[in-house]
Amino acid sequence: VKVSKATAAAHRQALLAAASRLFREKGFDRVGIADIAAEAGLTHGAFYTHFASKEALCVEAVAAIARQGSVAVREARDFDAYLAEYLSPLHVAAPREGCGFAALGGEGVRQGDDVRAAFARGAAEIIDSFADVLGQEKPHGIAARALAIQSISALIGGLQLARMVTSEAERDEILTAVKDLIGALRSAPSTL
Amino acid sequence: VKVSKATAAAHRQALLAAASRLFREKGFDRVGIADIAAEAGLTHGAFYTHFASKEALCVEAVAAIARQGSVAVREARDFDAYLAEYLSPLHVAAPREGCGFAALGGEGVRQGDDVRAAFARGAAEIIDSFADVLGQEKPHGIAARALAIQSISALIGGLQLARMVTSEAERDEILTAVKDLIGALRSAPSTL
DNA sequence: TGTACATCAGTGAACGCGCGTTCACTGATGTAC
DNA sequence: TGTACATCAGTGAACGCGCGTTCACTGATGTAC
Repeated sequence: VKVSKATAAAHRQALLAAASRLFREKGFDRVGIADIAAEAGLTHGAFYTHFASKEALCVEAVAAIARQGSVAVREARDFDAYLAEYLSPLHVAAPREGCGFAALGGEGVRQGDDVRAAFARGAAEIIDSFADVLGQEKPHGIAARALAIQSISALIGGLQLARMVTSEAERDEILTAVKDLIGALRSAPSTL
Repeated sequence: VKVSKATAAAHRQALLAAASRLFREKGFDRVGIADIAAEAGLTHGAFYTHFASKEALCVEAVAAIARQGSVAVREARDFDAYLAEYLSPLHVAAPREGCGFAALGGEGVRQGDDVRAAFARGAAEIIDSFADVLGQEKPHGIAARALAIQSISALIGGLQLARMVTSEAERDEILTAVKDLIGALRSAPSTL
């Protein structure tokens, strides 16, 4: 059943989008080609007309997820709005649509070389994005990169920690503590 | 081939230790019962005389890994020594012996309910340990818990970020930035 | 514009492999006498 | 203390299942005339 080129291109995008969501939700290893194809409204056989292998799909999915993360910081109304969203209970509960580094970073570094490389590129990209945004809102000069790295570390670690605990009280305590940390970081003298 | 009770108990410990190492190195899903048994010097069949299932093993392994993390903070010479070790290139390169939260936290929250619960207990435990140590070295009062959460978040996120990048320069930049962050946190007025 | 045909996206059965788990069997342990 | 036997930790073959990948086939697309 051949379909038009436009439809085929849409299918490819649908597969990539489905993979990007499912991977964040369940991890690379717990998502099968059939799951991804089904979420995209196709059967597993069709997958291989769009991607050479699961590994190839993973590489593209990681790139897409990383880009999404960079766009989220760069296009946020302001950094506070971004922080509030990142450190929200909603984000804790919905990894499927959320930060890919927090959801997949741990296992990402154990994947094949190409996926590892995609994570490396993504990490460099998100650090640059943070540094740009932070350097712009208030000129921190050289410290902008350090500030970016510190913020990203706290955000990723904080989100993961918030996902580990079970009570809402613990979760909110963590989200607040990390929010406070980054707030203090930004307003502190650059000697910090 | 029955063995003495002492030997059997040692085998159980060896299985647990092997699992705890292999899980951190490769993740829960990429380590098979046969791998674990082999690393412990046994065959896969023997596994089931010690553990009811892989899931049961995971629960115990997570508990063991979390305990190891708490012990590491509590028994470090001092907090600076702990930080230096946690944020060392060695730790970046050797997840097998390192922090289980950084290595497995991301996928841990997607495991079965019992494993999730083990992670929740482990998270609470490590927060308590950090708060105790930090509250002791300098009385931060109520802020000790927030300080603990902030430190843990930055450490876990920073370690993961350092594992994602490929160049030593990037890695060292990240380790230094996170070290600086926590240093500043500890010396800052509690209003931070 | 209309028609014939080659192309190729999609389908679903099938293959091979790895993994968690089970089980009949082995033989050393440790207990009962 | 020595002996006979029940116990049970460990072995390795086997089972069932899921998953990545392949492939013969289908039928709509889009091109050549």
